[in-house]
Amino acid sequence: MFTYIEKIKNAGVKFTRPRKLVLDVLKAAKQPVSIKEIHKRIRKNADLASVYRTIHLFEELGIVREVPLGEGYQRYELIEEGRHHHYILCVECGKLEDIDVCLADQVAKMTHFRILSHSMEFQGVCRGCDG
Amino acid sequence: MFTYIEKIKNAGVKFTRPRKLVLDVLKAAKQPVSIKEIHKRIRKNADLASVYRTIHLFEELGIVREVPLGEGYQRYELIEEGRHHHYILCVECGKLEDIDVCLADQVAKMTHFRILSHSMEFQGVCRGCDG
DNA sequence: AATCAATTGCAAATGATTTGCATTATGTCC
DNA sequence: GGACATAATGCAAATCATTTGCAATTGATT
Repeated sequence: MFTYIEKIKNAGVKFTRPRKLVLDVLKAAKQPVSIKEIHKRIRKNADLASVYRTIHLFEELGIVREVPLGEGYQRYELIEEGRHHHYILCVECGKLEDIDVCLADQVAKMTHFRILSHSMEFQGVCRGCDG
Repeated sequence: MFTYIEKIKNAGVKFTRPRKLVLDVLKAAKQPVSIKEIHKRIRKNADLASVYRTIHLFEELGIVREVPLGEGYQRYELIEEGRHHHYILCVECGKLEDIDVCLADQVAKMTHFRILSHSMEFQGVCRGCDG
């Protein structure tokens, strides 16, 4: 469809240095990342406030989704075409595993809501840590 | 099984005034409530810090569960025997509707995790607000 | 290269939640 | 029922994530 950069430019906003840096970190990340992690990886090249502002912009543009894992802060990941999934977090070792099922369509039918967003995350102990 | 009060006393902790007040508010609530709401309802009879401490105790005792609805703060509700459900929040009017489906068992089988907790909440626009 | 609004960096503000500590109140024992 | 020991409270200050105001900067356009 459109690349992330195209989506940014089509939205009529500038493709600035901080925005490029945040996008690069998101692309390189293999897991949803926190604001703090993003900021750490781009050090002095972008302010923490700009990371927050950029992530919120990306959310509005449909580039990024929030992944709440009950850690006291949010994580974010790029939205990939045709790849909708959720996570389970091992509270012992921090491992994140993908879950490829989702109830969103079913819930939309049941409730007659127009669903804007949803979270569906699990916390537990993985087989390796559970002894 | 056990009443909430029995669970508290069996845990070897005191059943204090703030704890009774918080429990009463939770029992009276028809929806998951925020810490701020709980505190507002018991006014000068318990400190905000005690409400936080009490809710965390109740979580540990399995009396209360956290309901994250993406509002920037948490809500909490009493855990009722045999009544496990989730919510969809209308972002227009604030209406909360119950959802009586859950993927926890299926996810446990798929991932071989021992699931400790999970959240599965939806945000959208209800039929009434969607025009 | 000049222009100008959008965006940034910085520092201060906000809001939820947590914590230290002196004081108070609960459950227990007599 | 009263005294005791300790858990729990209230209060105020600290912490942590996130937001915001504003002057200075920069990207896109000409």
